[in-house]
Amino acid sequence: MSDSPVIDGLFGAAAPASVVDVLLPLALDKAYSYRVPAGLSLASGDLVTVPLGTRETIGVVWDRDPGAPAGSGGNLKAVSARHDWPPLSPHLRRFVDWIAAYTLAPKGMVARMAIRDPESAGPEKPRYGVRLTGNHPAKLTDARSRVILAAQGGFAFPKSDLARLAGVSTGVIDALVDAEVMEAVPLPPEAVAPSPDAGFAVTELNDGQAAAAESLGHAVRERRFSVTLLEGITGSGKTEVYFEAVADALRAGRQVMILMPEIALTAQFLARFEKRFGVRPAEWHSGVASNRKDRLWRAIAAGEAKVIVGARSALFLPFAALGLIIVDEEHEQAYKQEDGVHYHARDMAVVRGRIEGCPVVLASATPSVESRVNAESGRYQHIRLPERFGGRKLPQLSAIDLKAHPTRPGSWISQPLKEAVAAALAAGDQALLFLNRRGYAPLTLCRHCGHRWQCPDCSAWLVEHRFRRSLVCHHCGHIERTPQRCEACGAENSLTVCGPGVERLAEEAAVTFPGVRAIVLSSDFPGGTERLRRELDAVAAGEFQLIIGTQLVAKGHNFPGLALVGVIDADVGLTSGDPRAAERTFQLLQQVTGRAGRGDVAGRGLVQTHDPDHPVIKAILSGDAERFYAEEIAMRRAARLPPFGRLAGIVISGPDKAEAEAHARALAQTGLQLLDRPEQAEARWEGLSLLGPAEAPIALIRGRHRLRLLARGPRDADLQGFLRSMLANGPKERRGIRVGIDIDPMSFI
DNA sequence: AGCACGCCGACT
DNA sequence: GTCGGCGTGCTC
Repeated sequence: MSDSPVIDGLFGAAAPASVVDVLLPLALDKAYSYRVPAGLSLASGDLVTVPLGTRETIGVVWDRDPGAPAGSGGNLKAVSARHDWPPLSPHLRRFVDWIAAYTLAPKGMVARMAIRDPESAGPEKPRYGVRLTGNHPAKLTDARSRVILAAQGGFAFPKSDLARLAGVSTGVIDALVDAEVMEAVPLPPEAVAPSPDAGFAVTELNDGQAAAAESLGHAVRERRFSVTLLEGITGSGKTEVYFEAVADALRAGRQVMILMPEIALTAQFLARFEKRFGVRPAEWHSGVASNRKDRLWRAIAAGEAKVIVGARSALFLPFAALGLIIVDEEHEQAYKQEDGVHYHARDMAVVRGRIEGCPVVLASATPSVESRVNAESGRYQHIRLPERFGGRKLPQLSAIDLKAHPTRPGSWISQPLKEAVAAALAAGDQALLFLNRRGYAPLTLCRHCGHRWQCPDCSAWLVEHRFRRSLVCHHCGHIERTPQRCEACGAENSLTVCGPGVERLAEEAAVTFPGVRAIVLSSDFPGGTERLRRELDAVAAGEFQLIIGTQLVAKGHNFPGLALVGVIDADVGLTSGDPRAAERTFQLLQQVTGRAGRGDVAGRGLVQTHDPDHPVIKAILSGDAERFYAEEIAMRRAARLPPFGRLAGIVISGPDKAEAEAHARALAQTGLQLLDRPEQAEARWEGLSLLGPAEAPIALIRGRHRLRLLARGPRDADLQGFLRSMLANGPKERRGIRVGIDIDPMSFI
């Protein structure tokens, strides 16, 4: 099944020997040329092993650049072998080329994400089953006859299945095999991914949903590229709607890719999928065993695995007949990949859809500003689901002005909120107190000398975690025991804290609402994700009356019995200096207040703030998302920020802060030199400017200092050229410093 | 990404 | 004298 002609005839039709370009999954930007040995037939996309230096490496036969001269002659090394794996489709190869060009990443590094190494794949271990031979046993016990009865029909059964079916242990079957009543026979390999059934349990949709589903279904049946922003408030049934589009793709025999921001907490989603389609979808994320990934990868390439639910990395799977791409919670920042190849999975999903010629659905209750702009300009279709599914009512929201209702020092729950929570609890309802701050307190200091505890590895303040008896850096994860004495003045037991975290809030709640079963939910929940999932189920089952949580509670999980949501400090995050602060805060508060309400009873939301007139707070309270988007878009347009103005960034990262800063400064010099030289300030660089390290604050991500240089200019192409030139002319990376480009530099942290 | 090469400090 | 630390650069 050759999708492009074998590249031969370069040395005349008589020469059977030919040359192929092979892209290696290394930090190389172009494919290397190899000789094809006699007797080997190669086509573009084939996985091959080639010699490289002293070793052998896997690679992919890539398309030859039409302009490039034929290899360097007869002294090329030869391809060692071709693997009997599905070749990468022309679509996937174009996708890799496109991403490499767009992100300025070496082509080989992008290819690395799209291939699996057949060499390291474990051998397909044959499965054995057992089957009746027709011989009769010498001794027929009760257990034995149950096995023989269960195994009737001449079929082969996996041993454990048959044992369960007959209600015996596998020992009985082993004995029957020994007695030659049964025999071991090879079984066909187990289906990697069972096929979902489009008609398994069709959901009743309301009129709005049915119209939306029909529109998406039409796009799927047309088999053309399109992008649709599916916007619907929490509980409006977005998932049910796009499930119908999934069903349409299945009926057309096509495959579906569903991207999720975090795969850890999607158990609920998988269960809903199973209810609708009869089986669980195949999952693709870092937690899937490598051996299973190998089999699944081939099943996807063969078009056998129909629906894949995955994290970012699922973008690069080798679909044979992709008919639909869904990006769920498209506004989530987790879609942004920030190490290795930098890319934004939502945007790359749109690119993949264009290349594959299939529709893309971006779903969210609180879309990103970019997607909203694209929808308004007509680039994307826009479908809205205004109603809550099943008649669920919107929560009633109101502000508590902290200037009018101040709290006592060391207290964070205002009088009106106290009363509302007490009333909810008295009525037997659940209440949630939301505060997006992990730990006990955001700032720790000495009450004698005022010394503040700071992370030794970065500039962030250390956060006290009282449950863990330690001070933690929320940027790099640095952790130390809570000290007994001040490290500056030596005073004993002089530590004091400033401001609230969820742990401290829980302390206040325990005093304010005595005897109430309360739980603190944040990402540092002790016991890991497994235990967290169990606790979330316990919360949903009503085992806790009061939930105190960080943004973790805003995402994914539903709390069906929640009557009241209290936002402790709506102003957190609005002052962070991140240009996306307003958008992030809006999305977070919208999601968390949307959790209030159960059944047909409207929930209540109380929002504590010092600034009830802030546009974001007002938009949240009025439920008027339109106003938020209109104002934010107008602001971005005026400030020429993305998606209106062009920004691009170079990310400098490394273990050492000073080193990273020095490197950024040196790079900035290179850039400014380019701009300052008058002979270069011609067409190519016109209008471009570089914002130095001072304007791109340093951030720390998992122990790596990260710093951005931002460039601003009118056109993408100019910015890309500018960055490319900076990367080429700039100082060489050293001492663990890495330099990459940022494809979404709106977000500093 | 490996792997060789090469340049400096420390040791049998 | 050489062993081995890692920084640099190349691999069709």
